[in-house]
Amino acid sequence: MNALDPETQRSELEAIAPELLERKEAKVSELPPLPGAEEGKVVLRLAPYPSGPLHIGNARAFLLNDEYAKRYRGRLILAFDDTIGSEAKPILPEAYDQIREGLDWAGIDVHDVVYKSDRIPLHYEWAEKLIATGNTYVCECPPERLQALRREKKACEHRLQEADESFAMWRAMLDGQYREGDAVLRLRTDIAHPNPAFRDRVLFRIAEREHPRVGTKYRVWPLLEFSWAVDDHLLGITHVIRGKDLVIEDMMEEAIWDTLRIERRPHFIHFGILRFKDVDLSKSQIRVGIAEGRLTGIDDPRAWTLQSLRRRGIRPPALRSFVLSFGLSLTDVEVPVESLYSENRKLIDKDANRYFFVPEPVTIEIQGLPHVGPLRVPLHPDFPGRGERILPVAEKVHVPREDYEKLRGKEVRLKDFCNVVLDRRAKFLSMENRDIPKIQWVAHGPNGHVVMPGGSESRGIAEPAVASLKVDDIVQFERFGFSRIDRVTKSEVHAYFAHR
RNA sequence: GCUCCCGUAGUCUAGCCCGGUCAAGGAUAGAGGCCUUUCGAGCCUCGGACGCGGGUUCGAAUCCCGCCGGGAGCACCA
Repeated sequence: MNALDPETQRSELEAIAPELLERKEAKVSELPPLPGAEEGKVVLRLAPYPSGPLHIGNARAFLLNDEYAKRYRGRLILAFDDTIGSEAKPILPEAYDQIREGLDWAGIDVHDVVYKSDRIPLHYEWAEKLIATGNTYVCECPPERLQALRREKKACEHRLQEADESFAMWRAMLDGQYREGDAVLRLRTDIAHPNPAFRDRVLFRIAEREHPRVGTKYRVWPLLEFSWAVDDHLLGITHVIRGKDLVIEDMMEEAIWDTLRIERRPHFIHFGILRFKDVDLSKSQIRVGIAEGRLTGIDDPRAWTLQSLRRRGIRPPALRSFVLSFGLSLTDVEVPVESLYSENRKLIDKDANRYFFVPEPVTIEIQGLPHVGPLRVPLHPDFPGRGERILPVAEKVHVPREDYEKLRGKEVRLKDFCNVVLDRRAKFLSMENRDIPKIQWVAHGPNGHVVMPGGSESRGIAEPAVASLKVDDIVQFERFGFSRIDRVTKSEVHAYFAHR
């Protein structure tokens, strides 16, 4: 059969068992092709602003870009979008490395790294080309006046400037004759444009703040639209895949290219807004939370950074298939994180060995327990060949408080051990496996601390075998959930909870 | 308010461009069953959707119009 070519195999199979074919075709749907994309010639970019580490909400942007770069064997440029920013969103020097660390973990192939803050002279050069076209002007209106006039579709007196006058004022901006806020360079688009956001947008402004990489070398900084109009062209970007909150930036880039008569332009592709149920995402909140001590660090599970996902034992491919499953849809989506967990569960279930962890232990004493030696239990019920762990037995054992309270007085089975009537003094019933509620238990073992997604810590006792686990091991604490081992000594184990 | 975008089951998504093969596929969540010394995994079964109203057409989830609903943008942030 295998000697036949695939076509023949297929038609043979179709005749014998057509239902097998149908199943094969029901695989995951692929992302749509990129318009005008040629194998080997696609150049994409990632443009993070270094105000903090990447979090799960940023994942759509970098995973889509990476996925397409891989698919077309193209190049992906990491371009730190580190223009001066705003006072509300300062650049964090350590964020550069945190972002790279996150991308690295997520399996993003970065082919080149550039910094916007290194390219300011280029932007000046192109600004002057743009000024020479006569389609810009230096505006001295204070921000409130600028906005008010924009709302009323009215031009200010600066709009009448000739190119050489603009040029002189632009030099004055660069030379420090204007203070922060006193002058901006604006593009003359259409002061009555139906979209108020598009009326003579600002291209450059003055910021006297110090930049973490280039200090006070520059005082005139480009805004995102202008810097990208220049850099998308210069870097030879073929496709810009960005969120739909940035659509107006497309229009601005187009307008700048039009006036500059630039022909080589990328395609713009957008995706909808991604939100998570019951999860608040904000880089600045992460920063504030850490500063105020409410979060333990950038990998605090409440921060939802890539670092925090790593620490919990979320695997990068799970994140990828989860995020890519939303495709390129323009629809705004709000998804439960459970979908991510289910994706991760598929990946880790077969690897995660099983152990007992008893949170909030209650001690019970088994009355009438016959003599039994230590129990040998498989590390994984589906793979008996993988090995066994040894569970010491005693008359006094610990069980989870929650189960104790719920099942007190009832017949329960201490899993892999024996059946009792659950109470402080528990009556031994039998050894045989019966179909009654089963709970985990522990005679003695290391203290366990499991950091939960909400930031709290679940404390209890783990079985002895847990003390010989290694950092980064992902285990399933039976009936408790999957967790990643974070730190372990003979007497203590610290873990991070992944999900059930 | 203005500009743009979106509307398939609880949630996410395929299909929509090029109308019939869609009595709408998949995933996840849910219900039930089997298996299993976990409330995990696996296997099987079930319920569940084309926002509304018109129009075009032999035929519309797919095309057209209107309405309704949701979102984003309207920064000298990115």
